[in-house]
Amino acid sequence: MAVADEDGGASARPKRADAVRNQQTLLAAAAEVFVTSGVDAPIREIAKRAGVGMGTIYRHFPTRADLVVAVYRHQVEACAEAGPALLAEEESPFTALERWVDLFVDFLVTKHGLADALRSDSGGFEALHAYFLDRLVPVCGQLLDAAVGAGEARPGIEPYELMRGVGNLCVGRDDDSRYDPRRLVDLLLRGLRGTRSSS
Amino acid sequence: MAVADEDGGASARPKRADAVRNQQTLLAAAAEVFVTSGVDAPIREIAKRAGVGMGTIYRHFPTRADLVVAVYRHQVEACAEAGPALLAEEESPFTALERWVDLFVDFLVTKHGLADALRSDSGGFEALHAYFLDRLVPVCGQLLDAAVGAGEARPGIEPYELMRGVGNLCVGRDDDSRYDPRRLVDLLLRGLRGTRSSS
DNA sequence: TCGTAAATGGAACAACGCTCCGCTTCACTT
DNA sequence: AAGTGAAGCGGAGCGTTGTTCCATTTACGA
Repeated sequence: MAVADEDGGASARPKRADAVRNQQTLLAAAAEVFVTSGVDAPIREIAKRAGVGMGTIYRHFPTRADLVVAVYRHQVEACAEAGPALLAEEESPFTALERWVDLFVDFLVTKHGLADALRSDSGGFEALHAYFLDRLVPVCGQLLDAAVGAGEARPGIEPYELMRGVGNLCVGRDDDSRYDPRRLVDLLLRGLRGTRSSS
Repeated sequence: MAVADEDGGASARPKRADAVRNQQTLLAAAAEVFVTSGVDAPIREIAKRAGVGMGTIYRHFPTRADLVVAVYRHQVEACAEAGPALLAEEESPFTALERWVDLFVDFLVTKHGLADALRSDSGGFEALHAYFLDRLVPVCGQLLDAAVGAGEARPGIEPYELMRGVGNLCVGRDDDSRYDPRRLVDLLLRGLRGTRSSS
């Protein structure tokens, strides 16, 4: 749900099925490549990963910013939907939270690259950021409440605080192998769990 | 004075004369190109403008950041030295201030590009920024005081404030022809001069 | 004046962005 | 089911840029 048709509204002509399929494939492939190679990854690489030609990418996303924004929205949606799913399938709410944060970090890599790719249209960026908060903070809160409720996490932390903290840990790294944000985030979560004996 | 030899200290071997000449030429040429084409200007273009080969640039400045930083320092120095010089050669202190601000805006183009080219080494950037303030604020103050003293500018504005204002007017433009910071700066200075009749 | 090491220039290679067009595949009509 | 128009696709090819490398030139000390 929620993702609907990604279309402006009533489409004059329904898009061809293969086109829609390719668009989804591209979004997924681009997301993967962005994580490993950054948002400046060569178009060829994304095309190869998706198993399509470069022309297809340019057809769907004329500029790099278009592609990054699309991936961004796609990721926000996936992240939001993954929250309840993880909560349902995981035994421990805290483990669900951990896995969700991991997805969230993947997403942040794209998000930070976005700021670079979009410095021209800063208005549109603000809008996306607002959308991002509206959509994700409640999900994070749901996971956090569950973990706190199960006695697996210390209370007193707001969802926005946690997301902001994780986000800040992920800034500033640029193909710098000396700094791995994920390790720091891991520490942060370990702290959130607190001393196990306290429960 | 002040520029000294740009060298770490006692050089074991004096550099060859043509090498230092070329280095100066490159600094000047790069500064010009940065203003017109941004800090991402092709190396070839800078080389051509300086009348040297590309190899020469890579010899003096292995990475683009090295070049940008060198230009940055060079510009700070030039700006600082230009202050008193303009004050001496111009009839009106306010005109001197105007011309100085114009140089300052040129310099800001480089400065802003610097932030992008240096996102990795943010520590070094802070150091440069401090150097920049220490060196330039007094010069700006000197010009400002002169203009105020001559009754050509309203009092009550601190040098740091003025520089900050001009600096802020110059952010955010990226080959966007709709926004010309220089026009805005001109307005700001017009406001600083105030109503001519007040003197 | 002469030898040598520093310095130079630009050809050459690699990687990338973007365009363009012949071919493929879909969706709709009859 | 078969035909048909066009939407969609792939990737070769062109232009641009970063970076290296080395034959040649040039400055400086002896």
